[in-house]
Amino acid sequence: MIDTNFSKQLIDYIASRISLSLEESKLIAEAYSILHVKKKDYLISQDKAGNIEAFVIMGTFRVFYNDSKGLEHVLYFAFKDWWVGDIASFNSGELSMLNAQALEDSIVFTIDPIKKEKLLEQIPQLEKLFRIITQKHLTVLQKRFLLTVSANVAERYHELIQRHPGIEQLVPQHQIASYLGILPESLSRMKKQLLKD
Amino acid sequence: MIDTNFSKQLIDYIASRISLSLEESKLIAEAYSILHVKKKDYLISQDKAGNIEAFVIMGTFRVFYNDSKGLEHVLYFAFKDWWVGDIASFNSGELSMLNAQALEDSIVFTIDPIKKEKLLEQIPQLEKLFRIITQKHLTVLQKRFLLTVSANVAERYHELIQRHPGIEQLVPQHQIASYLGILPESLSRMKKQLLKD
DNA sequence: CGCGACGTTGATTTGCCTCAACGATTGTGG
DNA sequence: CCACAATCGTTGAGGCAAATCAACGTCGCG
Repeated sequence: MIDTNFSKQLIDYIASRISLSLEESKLIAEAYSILHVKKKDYLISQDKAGNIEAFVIMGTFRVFYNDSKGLEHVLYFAFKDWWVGDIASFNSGELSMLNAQALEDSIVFTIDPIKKEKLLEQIPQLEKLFRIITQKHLTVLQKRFLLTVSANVAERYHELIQRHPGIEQLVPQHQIASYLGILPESLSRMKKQLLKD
Repeated sequence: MIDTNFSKQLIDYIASRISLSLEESKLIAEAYSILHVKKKDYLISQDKAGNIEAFVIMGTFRVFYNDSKGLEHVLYFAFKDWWVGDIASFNSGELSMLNAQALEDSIVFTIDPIKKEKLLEQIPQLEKLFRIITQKHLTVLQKRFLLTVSANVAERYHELIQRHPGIEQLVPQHQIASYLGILPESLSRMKKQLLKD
């Protein structure tokens, strides 16, 4: 089912990056499926196959990894006009390493690997677009990694809230702690300490 | 200058992933330049513009970030048939965040952003190849990040030497410590402890 | 040969974890 | 709609892994 109002947002996103004919816009709108995800529901689940790639129309997701000790590690938060997916399993067909859970009622466009492959054959221009999008994702993750290994928790905390003003109103503090790589208790103590200065 | 013996290795790498005509192989060989990098010399330097992307024909590199406190953090080691570059600055024209230093006398093929752009226009098939290569790099970095935040140092150490047997003969121990995110003293102590068990 | 790079060991400090308890807020089923 | 449970954030005490600071032996290279 295609919702033309919502699909317009995805088409606009793509059309602002490459030029699209009307026919191509139609192919894109048909390849993607709209999906409503309720708060706390999962868009992607770890250790499951059959993964999808999603474009966020509305809402917020936390994308996280559940390690062998049962601890959760937030890889990133995804907002409007971001892509959500486990790049590894989407392209390999293997089980997902990641979970993506809605932090509020959300709407996304999803596509599976087969449909995406077909779409890329129909519109070769998309190869370039998705190459550039993937490069951007790699750039962002590289910066996140280097900041994680080189900066202390307070510096990483300030970088996050500066890059995403208002995130503390949207995301529970213990999930921000998980993004920063510390326990909720530690973040609580750190914020208390920051107030003293 | 094109060295046909060395360029064969790059062409073989590409031809094993997409089908190439003779004409296309020639275009690729002409777009890349061969470069000999002596041990300890830099292929890429932090805070410099004019970056390149390189394909390693022979040798080894360490790719690292120098933080504001002067500490070095190894992002990855690059071996034969790997790509080396700072994805962020190569595509944006900004200053490099990374250094790439040869750990032994090495040979690479390099390309600058302008020549790569032109090559991609001449051989649109390469768009798909580089999209897939970038996806692979993103997958590797995502796994590295998640392992770094979820596993302890001993586990990360074992993962590294299992994935790269013999790396300890090639890479000084303090650089392995840097890759693992600890100081050389800590790695020395950890290895001593491992021998006791 | 001599110096610098590398690795090791020791003593001490530090930042975050662990375990535990508790109040406030949110959400839910009867 | 209320009562109770679950979730969330805070605070405290104690522990631990790695950092820090320092000293020293070895090796390889210029």
